[in-house]
Amino acid sequence: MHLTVSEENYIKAIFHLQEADGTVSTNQLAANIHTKPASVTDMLKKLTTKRLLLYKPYQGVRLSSEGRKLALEIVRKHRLWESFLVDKLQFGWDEVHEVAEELEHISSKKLVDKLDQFLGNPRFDPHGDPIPDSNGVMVALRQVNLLDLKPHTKAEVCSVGSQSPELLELLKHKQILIGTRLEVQCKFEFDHSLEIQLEGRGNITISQQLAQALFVKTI
Amino acid sequence: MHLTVSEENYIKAIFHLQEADGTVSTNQLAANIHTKPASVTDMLKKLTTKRLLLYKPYQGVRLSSEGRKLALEIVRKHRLWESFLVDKLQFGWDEVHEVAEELEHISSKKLVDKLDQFLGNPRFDPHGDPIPDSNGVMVALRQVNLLDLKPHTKAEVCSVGSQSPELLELLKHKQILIGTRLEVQCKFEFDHSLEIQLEGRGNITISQQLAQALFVKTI
DNA sequence: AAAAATATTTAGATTTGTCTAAAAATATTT
DNA sequence: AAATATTTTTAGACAAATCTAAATATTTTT
Repeated sequence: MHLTVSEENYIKAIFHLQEADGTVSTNQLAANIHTKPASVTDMLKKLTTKRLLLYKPYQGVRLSSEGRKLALEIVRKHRLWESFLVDKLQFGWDEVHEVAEELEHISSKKLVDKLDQFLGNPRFDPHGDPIPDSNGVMVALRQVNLLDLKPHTKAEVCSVGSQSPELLELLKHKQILIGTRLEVQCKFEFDHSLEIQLEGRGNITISQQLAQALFVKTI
Repeated sequence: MHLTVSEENYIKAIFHLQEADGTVSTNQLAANIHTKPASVTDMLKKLTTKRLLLYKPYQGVRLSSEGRKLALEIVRKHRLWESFLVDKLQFGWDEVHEVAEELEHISSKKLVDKLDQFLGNPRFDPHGDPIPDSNGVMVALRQVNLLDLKPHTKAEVCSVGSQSPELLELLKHKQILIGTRLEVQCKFEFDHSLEIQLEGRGNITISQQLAQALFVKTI
């Protein structure tokens, strides 16, 4: 089954959006892919005839098992290339996303598996996200949003919710990186801000917006 | 200047075809790119308005200096990726061409330069072809076609004229690889075949067609 | 130098992925 | 539950890259 770059981008977007609710709306997809709802409808019809989607007009869409398999292949490639860029080519973990968006569409299966081996079969990419293996099996990400972390639990930052330059600028300023250890001290109802303790440093305040963009795993 | 994959393929094909005569015909291009002459004409007009070509209807086409610069960037990427595949991922030198045809269209300039550095700034790819540097400077290939090699001159195979499976099968059978050393013993006018001595092995006969596909450098 | 052969371009159609504008379905509010 | 708002789909258009068939240039042959 050969897919165009466009088709692959739809499959990947549906995969990521359906994580949450299981079914994805036309408008959600259009916003995510930076295209118009009318274009989305056309593509959904096409991918449905290719048996990659389960789609009822007006009822939203999910991936078929075949579609999910292809999505996992794309995610695998994306995360392996990100690992390559950071570990081998010395890119910063905050500058690899765009390049990996291009590299993930290279089709050679052999290339992906050799790359995996060359990198030492990593299980997580530089952002802390799990990498599916060559059979499409991906370990569950046992990471939790910082907003949901119980107070007085030690945890470690393991991924960020977006790659926006604004977010990365703020993290740099606060010196928060993947691996930074912290503990929530208290939460404020008024603005949903958190006071957290950074290991080895003092207490700082984190806004709701920032906490929402940070994922941690307990240690 | 952003080019589509299709446009890049035309630029690259013209670059390779014009090596010889300096000007490329519509039919030559159509055959090379596996497309029809009418499609070529359309694309030539488009690339001409982008100032990448010097093109007079019915008179053939050449690259402008801007076009040549872009061609060298594509060739650089192609050959660096081939080097990566062979040197780092343990691909055979005979199985990298197709994958590199895809990788050469990845646009990040930073990626290319980091890859170059990671590979140790190689000057030649696994087929013995020179790799342009980041300024688009490529050393002249001082290699000669085996047909033109003077008898009783020691030389070393450094590249092949095509990647066709048929050619590669024959080379495998005769155990001729990049780096194989040889010396022409005599040439036969009748069928233009050659008798050559393989270093450390005996004499073998090479057909005109095979000799034409082999490039060597004297040692 | 005419005729024939070949090469190239033009004209018009097709596919893919997108768009805008309008129609239809669904959801929300009063 | 009717009216209103929102979401989604349909209808028709467009640009890119290709094709076939026909027309036009150029080259080669006689």
